[in-house]
Amino acid sequence: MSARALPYRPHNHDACVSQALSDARAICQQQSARLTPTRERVLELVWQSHKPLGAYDVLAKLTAEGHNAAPPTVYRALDFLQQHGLVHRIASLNAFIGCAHVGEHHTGMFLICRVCGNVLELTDASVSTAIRNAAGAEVFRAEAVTLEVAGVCPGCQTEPNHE
Amino acid sequence: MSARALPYRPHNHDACVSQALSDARAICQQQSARLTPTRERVLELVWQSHKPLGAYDVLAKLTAEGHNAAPPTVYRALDFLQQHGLVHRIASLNAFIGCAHVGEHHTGMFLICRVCGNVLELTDASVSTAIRNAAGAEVFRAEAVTLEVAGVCPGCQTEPNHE
DNA sequence: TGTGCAACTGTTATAATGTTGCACTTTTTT
DNA sequence: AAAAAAGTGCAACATTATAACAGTTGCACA
Ligand SMILES: [Zn+2]
Ligand SMILES: [Zn+2]
Ligand SMILES: [Zn+2]
Ligand SMILES: [Zn+2]
Repeated sequence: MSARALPYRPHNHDACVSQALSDARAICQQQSARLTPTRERVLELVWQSHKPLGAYDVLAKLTAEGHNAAPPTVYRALDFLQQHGLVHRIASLNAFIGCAHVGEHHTGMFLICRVCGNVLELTDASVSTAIRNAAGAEVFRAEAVTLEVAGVCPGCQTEPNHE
Repeated sequence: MSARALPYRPHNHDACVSQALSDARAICQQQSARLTPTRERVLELVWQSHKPLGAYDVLAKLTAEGHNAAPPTVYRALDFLQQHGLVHRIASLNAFIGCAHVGEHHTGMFLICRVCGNVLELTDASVSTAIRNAAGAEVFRAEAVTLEVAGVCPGCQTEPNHE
């Protein structure tokens, strides 16, 4: 898995998308999971940018392109994608974003820019270790970590209205 | 601020509640904020246990005791309490819980037991530091951290149906 | 090649969570 | 006392998510 583009830096985002789709096909093949057309399309829509997309935003895009979709269509696809580690749900935003580390066993940490809306997913061993230790000190068996940091990204610290 | 009881250990929970209320009165006085009867009652309801309470659960309790409340009543009270650091919102549960560290400047870390539903709020310097460093390495200006760990508490690791 | 099962999809309805806007009351300030 | 600010009640509405059930498709296997 090669280095990823930074969300808030100009980059060839089509490369992000096609990489994500090809990763997804590989993962699903390997897990004998069916990446059906609807699921693949939802994944592609979620990857349209590095900004999290709400389930109803996905729904609107599907509807706009003639797909006869209802909320369960979208939520089911998103559930599937989450279960196979292809997208993450950002709890503080009720929105979904493509996973930038598919395949790697990871605990995502999300840096959410409140100005431009872009989200960077990180993996940081010292953060994971510290969390694991803190939970362990309370004899708590940790299973899932939600770690979301809201703030301002490098681009927006200098250019206030970065899009 | 004295040591807190562990949520999942039997304890005199009335002490938790009265401590929370007296802390809240002190904080509000100090900040010239008005802890009105509705706000105080909502805080007390949220503190009824160490399990997070949904806004509509609070609403139902208010209604049950004859208070003529609507959703905005509850959300406004909860907003006020959050702004003054008296309750936290648990994003992964859409629910609210009393803050166990009022007054201390802290970044809460929540250990959420998926069996009994109790939540323990921790503060851990090495976790905060690791998160701050990881964000700093990306030149990201962190403003708010959401850190919620789902898993199984010590009590529920041995007694499966702990209530 | 069919045939049965499991997974997937479409559709309708509904639940759960959260917000807006406005009129009115209470408290604080001047 | 008058004006301003903060708080409350209320109705309507917006957003997010799920339940239930019928129909369809893909796939293993006789
Ligand atoms: Zn990109
Ligand atoms: Zn930004
Ligand atoms: Zn207690
Ligand atoms: Zn427990």
